Amino acid sequence: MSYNEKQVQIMETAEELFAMNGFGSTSVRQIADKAGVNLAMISYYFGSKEKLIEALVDYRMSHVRLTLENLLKDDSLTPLQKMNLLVTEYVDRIVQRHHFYKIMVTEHMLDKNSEITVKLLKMKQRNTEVLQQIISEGQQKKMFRKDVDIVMLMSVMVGTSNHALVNREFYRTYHKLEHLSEDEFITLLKQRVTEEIKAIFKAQLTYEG
Amino acid sequence: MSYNEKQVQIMETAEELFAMNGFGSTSVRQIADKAGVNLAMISYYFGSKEKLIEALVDYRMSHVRLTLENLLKDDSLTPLQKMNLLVTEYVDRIVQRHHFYKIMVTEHMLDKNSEITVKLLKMKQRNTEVLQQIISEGQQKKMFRKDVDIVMLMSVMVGTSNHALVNREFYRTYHKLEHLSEDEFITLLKQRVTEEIKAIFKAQLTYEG
DNA sequence: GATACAATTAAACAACTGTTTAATTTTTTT
DNA sequence: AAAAAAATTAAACAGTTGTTTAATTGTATC
Repeated sequence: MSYNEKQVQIMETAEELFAMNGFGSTSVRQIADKAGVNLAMISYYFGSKEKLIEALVDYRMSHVRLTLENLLKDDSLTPLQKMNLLVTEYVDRIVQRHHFYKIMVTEHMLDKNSEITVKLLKMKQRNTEVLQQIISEGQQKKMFRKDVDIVMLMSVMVGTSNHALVNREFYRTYHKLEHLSEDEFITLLKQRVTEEIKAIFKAQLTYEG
Repeated sequence: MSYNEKQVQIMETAEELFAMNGFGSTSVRQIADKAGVNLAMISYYFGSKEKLIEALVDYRMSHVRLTLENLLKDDSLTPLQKMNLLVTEYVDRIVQRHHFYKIMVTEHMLDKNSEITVKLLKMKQRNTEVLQQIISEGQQKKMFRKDVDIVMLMSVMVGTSNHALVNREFYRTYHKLEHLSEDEFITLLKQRVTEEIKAIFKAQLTYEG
């Protein structure tokens, strides 16, 4: 599916509002007003509010797919280097698309069996397969341990980075980093989160190092 | 503040619905119906929907405060033992009160400067102080490293355990644990998450071991 | 048993909800 | 330039929203 300029504008405005106020607390009129389009255009283009968020999910997920899978087929990299690359890419991505990932986290927590839950599950399965592949390679090359809980490692990576991002203002205050610009601070935080997860992965995957 | 039976019933029903459908997508009529009380009773007791969720937060937070702080003053425990105890207590708590912690996670992510954000910040500050105290003790006794990022460690613990809980069905399917009862499975998951975080803490805090 | 206060109710309130309609304008195709 | 298709609009739709009202019932206090 490809979207024209106005459709993208609506989706990105909705993304921001959903992330800031929650899906249920955001009205289509708010979206229309902020996006500067007529109210009826949302139904015209997307059909409904529910289908709008589904379109947003498709729109954001379509760009993700190819990035990693090709990068990780690189034969010149060791399994651990691939894991490190994966962590860097993931943290970069959720920082860059923090609005979108906020929405994903909230939707993930709701019990309803929506279209979005299905799309999320598919993405998780793809990501797990990539991870599985790297780890299997590391195990074959006797570099990684045999008893690795992949899903748990994903919880560490996804959970830690999400929380660190949501908790960023607390981090900033606690470490007295107010003198940094927003960009400088985010760069620093990103780096520290990445290093933290890499360290955990190394300790858990390899025979200590 | 103390609440009568009916007030508690309303708060706990609201808690379940907020966690399952989100705050914005839950109507006061749904809450009244499910709780078996008249619609007007919610305004009568709490004033508004917003104040209802604030009351819920107070209600749930009031029970938490004392548990840890006393346990951790125990002189017969080493700093590492205290950290392990803290992890166990935390994971236990969010599993037992998973509805409530779902709500906290979602509220934490919203940009609005609500009463709840303030309450959450205060709780975080108290928790950080407790953690700070244990770690300082470990550093004085030369058992813990000097360069420890407390806030990052909290992100690891909070983020990982939240995500593991939300992701539990994926974990169950991936590890083919469908034959376990819900209780058995949750007990297993809880144990694994606890062990995972303990291992990370040990590796990051001590001089390897 | 009267008085005062708390609890409960159904009904009403105005504002807002997502979505549709039907008319009009703009753009594209022929 | 005519015809067809797409985009845009203001207005209306019926249903839901959170909250309040005013009347009634229940329960203590004197």
